[in-house]
Amino acid sequence: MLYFCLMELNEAKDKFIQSWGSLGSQWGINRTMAQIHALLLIAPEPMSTDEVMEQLQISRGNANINLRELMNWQLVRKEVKTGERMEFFVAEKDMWKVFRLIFKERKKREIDPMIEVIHELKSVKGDQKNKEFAAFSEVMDDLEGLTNKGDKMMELVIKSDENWFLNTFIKLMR
Amino acid sequence: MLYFCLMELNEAKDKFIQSWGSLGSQWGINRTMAQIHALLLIAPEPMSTDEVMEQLQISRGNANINLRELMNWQLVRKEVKTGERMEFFVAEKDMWKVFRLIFKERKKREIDPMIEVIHELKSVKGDQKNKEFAAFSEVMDDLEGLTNKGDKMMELVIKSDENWFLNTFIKLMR
DNA sequence: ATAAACTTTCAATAAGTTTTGAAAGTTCGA
DNA sequence: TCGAACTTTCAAAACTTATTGAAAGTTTAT
Repeated sequence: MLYFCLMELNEAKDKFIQSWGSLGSQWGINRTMAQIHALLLIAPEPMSTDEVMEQLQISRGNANINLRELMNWQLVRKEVKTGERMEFFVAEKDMWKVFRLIFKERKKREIDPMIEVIHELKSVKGDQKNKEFAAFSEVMDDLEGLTNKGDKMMELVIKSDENWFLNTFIKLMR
Repeated sequence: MLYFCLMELNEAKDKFIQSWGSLGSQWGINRTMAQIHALLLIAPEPMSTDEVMEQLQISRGNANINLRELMNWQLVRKEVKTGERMEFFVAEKDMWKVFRLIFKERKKREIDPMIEVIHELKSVKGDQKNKEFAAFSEVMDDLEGLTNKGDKMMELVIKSDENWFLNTFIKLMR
């Protein structure tokens, strides 16, 4: 029975890692990066590069690059064990914080460049009687309004603490 | 002077199409699909497949597949001109609606599968005294709570009308 | 100063995704 | 029913992105 339970758990862990990986790649995050993140999220102890390589069957280079990127995103940090020379890695476990960190990176990659482009294109001047120009500038105006508001909302989410944010929204939902 | 303005506008259009394309591909949407969408968004008149092919310098197959996908997303629809056999395409111009339609598709691809996986993995039973299991199930619990709330919020956005949604949020932001 | 232990880099390679275009399919008018 | 006008499909090719692994770099203990 113990054996059965361990199997179940290992299967479940594996399924979580694989799923997190493919979900990640569906939303533009490197599959391996998402898998390492999943692995560390459910690891009860800090893990070394070699353990990560071993568990996910990936090369040293790949492990290294993606661990570094996870540290850039602040989803993972190094931890030093006394008396050990090797470096160990731990994932941020507070899921609301994890969500906010991911959201922040995605905003940086997806929304910020859009705002910049729209801003630049809004400065193009032309004749409103020209059908082409009118259509173009209407789209730009609408987009600017929408992205500015979206941007403010996202900032709000990124900076908010969980309870304030969720409570406010739950109230809205009733 | 007219010439100068036309140049400016065409450059701007082109920049918009290229930018929309690379932004799209950064968030997991096929570059060509995003380019066609941009092209139709700023087109004052419905366009035929051949016009799209010509403007973006893409093949018939590529144009066809991506126009179909845009229609699946309900961002573009066919329009028939009387006396013309050829099909013409028009983009949805209401930007708030466009935003909601894209948001809906992204939720479908990014969040719904995650909810499903978490739900499945939460059913794995084990011994809370087992460190491995405890860590795993804590992550699952946290994720479930967060995704359920996120899911409700996203539904709310998808179904809301612009003014209600924006006004509510603007109030929050003050 | 040296060597062992460990980490980082990067050119080559593999894997995955998009695009092409010719061929097959469909629709419509006569 | 035929053929012209138009649309769709899909296997192969082009392009893009991720991964490998060996070599170079760094740190630490002695």
